Amino acid sequence: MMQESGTETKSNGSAIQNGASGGNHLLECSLREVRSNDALQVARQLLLQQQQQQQQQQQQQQQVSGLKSPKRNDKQPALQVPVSVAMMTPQVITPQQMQQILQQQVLTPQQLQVLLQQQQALMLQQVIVSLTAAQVAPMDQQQVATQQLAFQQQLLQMQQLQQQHLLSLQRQGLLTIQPGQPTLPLQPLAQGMIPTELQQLWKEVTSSHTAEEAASNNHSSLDLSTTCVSSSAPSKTSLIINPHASTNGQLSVHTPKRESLPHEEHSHSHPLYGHGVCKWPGCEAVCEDFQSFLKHLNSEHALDDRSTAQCRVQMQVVQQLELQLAKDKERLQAMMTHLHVKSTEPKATPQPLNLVSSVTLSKTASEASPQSLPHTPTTPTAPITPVTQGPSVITTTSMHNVGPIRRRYSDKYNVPISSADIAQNQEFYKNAEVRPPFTYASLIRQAILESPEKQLTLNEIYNWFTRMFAYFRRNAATWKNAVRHNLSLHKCFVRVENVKGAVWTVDELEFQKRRPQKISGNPSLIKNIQTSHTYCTPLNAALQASMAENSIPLYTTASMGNPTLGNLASAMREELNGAMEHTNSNGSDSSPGRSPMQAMHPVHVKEEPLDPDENEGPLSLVTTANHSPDFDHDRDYEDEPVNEDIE
DNA sequence: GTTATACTAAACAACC
DNA sequence: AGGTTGTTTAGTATAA
Repeated sequence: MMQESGTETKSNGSAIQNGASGGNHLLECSLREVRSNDALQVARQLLLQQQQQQQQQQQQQQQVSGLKSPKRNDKQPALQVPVSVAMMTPQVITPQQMQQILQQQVLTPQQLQVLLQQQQALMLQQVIVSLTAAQVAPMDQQQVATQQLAFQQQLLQMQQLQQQHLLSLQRQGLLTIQPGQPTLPLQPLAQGMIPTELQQLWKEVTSSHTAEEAASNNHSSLDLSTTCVSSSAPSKTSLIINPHASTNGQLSVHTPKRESLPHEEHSHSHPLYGHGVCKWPGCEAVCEDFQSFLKHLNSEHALDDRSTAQCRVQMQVVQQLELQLAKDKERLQAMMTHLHVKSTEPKATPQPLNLVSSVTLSKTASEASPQSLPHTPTTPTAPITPVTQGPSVITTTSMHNVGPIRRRYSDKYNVPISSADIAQNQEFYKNAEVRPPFTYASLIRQAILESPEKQLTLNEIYNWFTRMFAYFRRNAATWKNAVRHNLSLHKCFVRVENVKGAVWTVDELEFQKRRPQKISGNPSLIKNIQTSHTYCTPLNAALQASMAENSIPLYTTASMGNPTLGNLASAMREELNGAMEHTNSNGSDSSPGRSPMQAMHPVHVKEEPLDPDENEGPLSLVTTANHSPDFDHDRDYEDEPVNEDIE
């Protein structure tokens, strides 16, 4: 409580500067989820299919109802789609179903947005149908209103659900992007952008939307549109982005009843407007209707420094997501290729909802991959972190998140991360100011184990932190204190007097001792791992395969080619190992086959509080093998002054 | 409600 | 004297 407020204060104090706070960490976590979207492609197909069916349906409706029919643009008839997708009918899913989808967390925020928009469109269609029907068989005005209300409520519910989901993702920690973030090599464009450039950018974006509308092409110059949550509804989007859209959009309509529809549609589809509030990051001004929203948009979010800065933040968010998405696509592709031969998907439990089922299907496939490992537990058992407060859009948080988080993110995020995850995220952590989901102890240990001599001075540990995690380039006082605190507190860290001074080493035994406790935070994960072990499910195989693919040997640390990657990965294996130990020690699993993971367990790398003097000699296999050019680079880096305490 | 773990903050001492 | 390192205590949050 007190701490909470303290954090808030701090956060607001240094504003925008520091995005390293709880929310961001959580965002980071959700990035992992995003990354694991094996459902992505299926979902996309699904959405595509829905769109097409929508179009067809719309045409049919229009023909039936005698409304003016637009020019046909159905170049693609019933295309060939996967069975699961083909079976789907464009139906409006219920909030409950939506909830289900959200809880399964198989969709990215973007996908959800897309889905939501589709649902909105479908609902609107239904409204249209109702209204049309009313024309044919005069419906009570009241009835229509009621129906509309019902639809809107449903829509509202879904929006809330989506919002909640986004919030939860965000709180799980996804990414942190600050406007002034110095080290984001990913977006050189956005980085040094000045308002004028942004103005230009705005123009580009706007025009690109228009172009997209015209030729639905992927513009390559600036891929914002593809990632902007709203991208799936380009035809509407452009209308809105263009400030004149409101007037342009006033099409002459035949019936008075339909007159309001375009508006409504716009209001529902505008990415910056929904729920009666302005969704401009950090705004949330209440706008009665779409018109007032447009006014608000033009007045409050005109092209000025603030808006451009906010835009820049949003761009960074998007770009981060894009990057992640690209990686995931790649992985998905590889996975699919890999699984193509033996795709059996034994447990693709059909679900009532088409969308869900297809997503589930793809998810099932994904479960065979280590990437999805972290999600496996979360999906069925762990409820989405209930989120009740906070305004909440990624950008909003990114901008307001400052200072170190004081709230400890749940342990479950500490653990269920596969080696591949951490390995893949390494770059991410280096560049994005996202709190790594590991405990200080784990990180410290990692830093020490990574060193050639498996011993580091305090300062070297500091440097490792700042080098490996952008997050630790800020609030040095805080986390350094924590590091020192951890070093002193945990028995697993042994201080050794060296010629150079004092160095810290890891007592692996002690470290292992305390692990089980921690991992116990996620029983579902353990369960999953266990089952996979016991029954040699594809998950296990895939896990190992993936580890191999990632050049991450099963804890033969000595053979790690890439020390940083490997060691970070090993940290995660430690987590998993802990899980295994824990469960096994619980007696819940004494199966002899418990051990792929066990096998990879460090047989006990612990070198007893090394003789301070000269460990030049190979202390262990690990020590020598860890050495690599890469590492030398790191070493050099290590001594560099780190830019910290920017505040 | 209890317990264990983790994080943050801070006080303090010793050392450089 | 001031900064760093190391220890310790306290308060809080979270999950089992």
